Amino acid sequence: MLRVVTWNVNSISVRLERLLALLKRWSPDVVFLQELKCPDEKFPFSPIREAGYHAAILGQKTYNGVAILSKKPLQEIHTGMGNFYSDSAARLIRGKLGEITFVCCYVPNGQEVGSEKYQYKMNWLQGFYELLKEMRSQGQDMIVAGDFNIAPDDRDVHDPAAWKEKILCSTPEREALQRILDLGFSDTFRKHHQDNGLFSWWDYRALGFQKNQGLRIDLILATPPLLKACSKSLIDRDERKGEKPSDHAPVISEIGPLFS
DNA sequence: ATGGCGGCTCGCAGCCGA
Repeated sequence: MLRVVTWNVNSISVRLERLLALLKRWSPDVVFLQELKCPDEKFPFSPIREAGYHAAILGQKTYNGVAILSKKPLQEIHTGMGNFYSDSAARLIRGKLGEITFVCCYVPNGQEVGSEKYQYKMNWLQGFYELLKEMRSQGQDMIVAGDFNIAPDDRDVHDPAAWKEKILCSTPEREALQRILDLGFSDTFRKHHQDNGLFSWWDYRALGFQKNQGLRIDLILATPPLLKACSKSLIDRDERKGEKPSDHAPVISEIGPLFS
């Protein structure tokens, strides 16, 4: 069985103790992290290695930053999108374990529909689509996980009327996500849960978590054989509680047994 | 209708996040 976790930590240095506790609690095989907010030279390799994990990272000072932690060392590690999009922000890292490719993404936020940052988000998503299309054309089995900064549909939004055509919920963003899904990816969480009101992010402000005013924007996508083998998916809501939580909760999916 | 919190910085105010 393969257990994978995606989590936007919102600063790995602030969240290190929580991360180490999460590694113990779930003993995941692969962990996708976003918003490290940490340059490579300050990444906490030692405590993570002591916890039993290798780390492939793409760091950046202050903003962004992604990593894939794994019990077995990742092979064929690549960062960014190559020729498909030239991004100065640290938002994408991938690698392989055996025949499975693992892609960790931190999609741009977009700030406001129609803004320059929104255009950047849409361009970024186009490049991401082209990259995944190329990888799919090679027949690779993949897990693509991370902070997509898109709520797939209105079930993933606490107040769909208030968010209608707003950032993270606009039709062009949702269509861009759908084009990616149409390459042959499925949302592993939705295989097991159909209800609304199940979120992975809650605003720090205005008691967002306490009132369950959130969004589901953190996704674990899988190609068909891995989706078929996905036996469980959940959001670790408890991780959003207590002192100094990230504003995102981890999402966990279990795949397997794979080759039985 | 607004801002609210939290993390960051050549910091003490302003940015970005979602």
